[in-house]
Amino acid sequence: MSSLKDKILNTATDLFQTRGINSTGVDTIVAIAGTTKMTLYKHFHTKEGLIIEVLNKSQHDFHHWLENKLNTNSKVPSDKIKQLFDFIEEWITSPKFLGMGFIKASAEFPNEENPIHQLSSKQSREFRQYISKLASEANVKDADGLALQLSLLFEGAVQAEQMKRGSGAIKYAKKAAKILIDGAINA
Amino acid sequence: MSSLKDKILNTATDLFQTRGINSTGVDTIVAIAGTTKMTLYKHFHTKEGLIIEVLNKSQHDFHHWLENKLNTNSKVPSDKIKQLFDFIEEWITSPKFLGMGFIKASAEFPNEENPIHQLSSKQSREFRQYISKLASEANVKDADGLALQLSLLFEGAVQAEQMKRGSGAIKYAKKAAKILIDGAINA
DNA sequence: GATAAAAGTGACAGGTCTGTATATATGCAA
DNA sequence: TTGCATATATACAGACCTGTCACTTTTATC
Repeated sequence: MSSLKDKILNTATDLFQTRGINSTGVDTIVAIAGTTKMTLYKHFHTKEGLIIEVLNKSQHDFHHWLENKLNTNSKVPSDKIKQLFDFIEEWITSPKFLGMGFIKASAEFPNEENPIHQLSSKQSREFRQYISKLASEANVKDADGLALQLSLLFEGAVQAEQMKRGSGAIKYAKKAAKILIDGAINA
Repeated sequence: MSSLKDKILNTATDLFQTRGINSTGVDTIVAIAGTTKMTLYKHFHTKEGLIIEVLNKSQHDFHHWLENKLNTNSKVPSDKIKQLFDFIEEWITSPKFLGMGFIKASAEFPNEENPIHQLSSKQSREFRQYISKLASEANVKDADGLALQLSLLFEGAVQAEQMKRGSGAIKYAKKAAKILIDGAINA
């Protein structure tokens, strides 16, 4: 397993989040990762390929972290969706939080035909479907509807936190989520 | 009044939204606006200056449109906040809708010290304060709290629509907003 | 120690970017 | 007609970008 590939991937993830994707050149990435362009292009054929791997890894890491949290803390299905925003809050308020990859990427590549935009869109959809699965396991009638609403709160809160660190938006997103979830479960 | 300045402004607004800000060069802007770089740099000292004027104009236009809609359709203060998402839906589903300037700009310039990021952040805050004013006029107790929640739904819905045109997210944002507003008014 | 794979070096091609310089043309007012 | 502001065309400087080249050095395995 090449540790340099991971180094490049982690460095790129960090720089894309803190400086923007288009504003980060491959020269900067390899300089900070402590390697060279030759090595970068050996592991990732193009910059676009690197971006896509960064997005996939970020989303995978987040999803894995969240699912692990939910599975170890919630035994009853309906608890999972109720605790969802507790863990999202933990994630957003963590000092390591730098934003949501697919939200920023879709803004930097607004054209719907762009592969990076399409991947962002897919990741957003898949996360919504995951929430929907939690909702239906909790016997929510309109699981897709609730999942969509919760994902709006989620993406809105992430957006708010990307704009101003420590915004506290997630606290209110949590309250709103509770109202919507309670309403949907008792429907 | 220079019509060329407006032409440049409108062209840049459109291109920034459809192609991204960093991905749009000034050469492209002047070519499509039908003028030259000399003229662009006479009206806007730098590209950053142009971006800032574009953001200001977009936000002003949106705010003016919304306020006009609210003032002509709602007589009772509590109607205004209840109708807010009706007009937001009208705006988002309009064929002319290309996204929210400050949301995309903050993603392209993630550094909080960047002037463009700061302007985006300010516009987001001002819009939230406007919603808060509507809420307090409707005698909502925690007007700021409700305004924050509604702005999360709003930004989430815009984000969803930017990712996939015709997502229908605004329909569910509207339903969620109604629940939150009704709950807050009867508190 | 020999051999092969992985990584490094430094230069470069070809393009785009912002911003400027110089010189010319156009419309309008007195 | 003269004078002046505005806009034009065209070229350019200097920086940065992605991606590639030939060649050298390190590292790991047998």
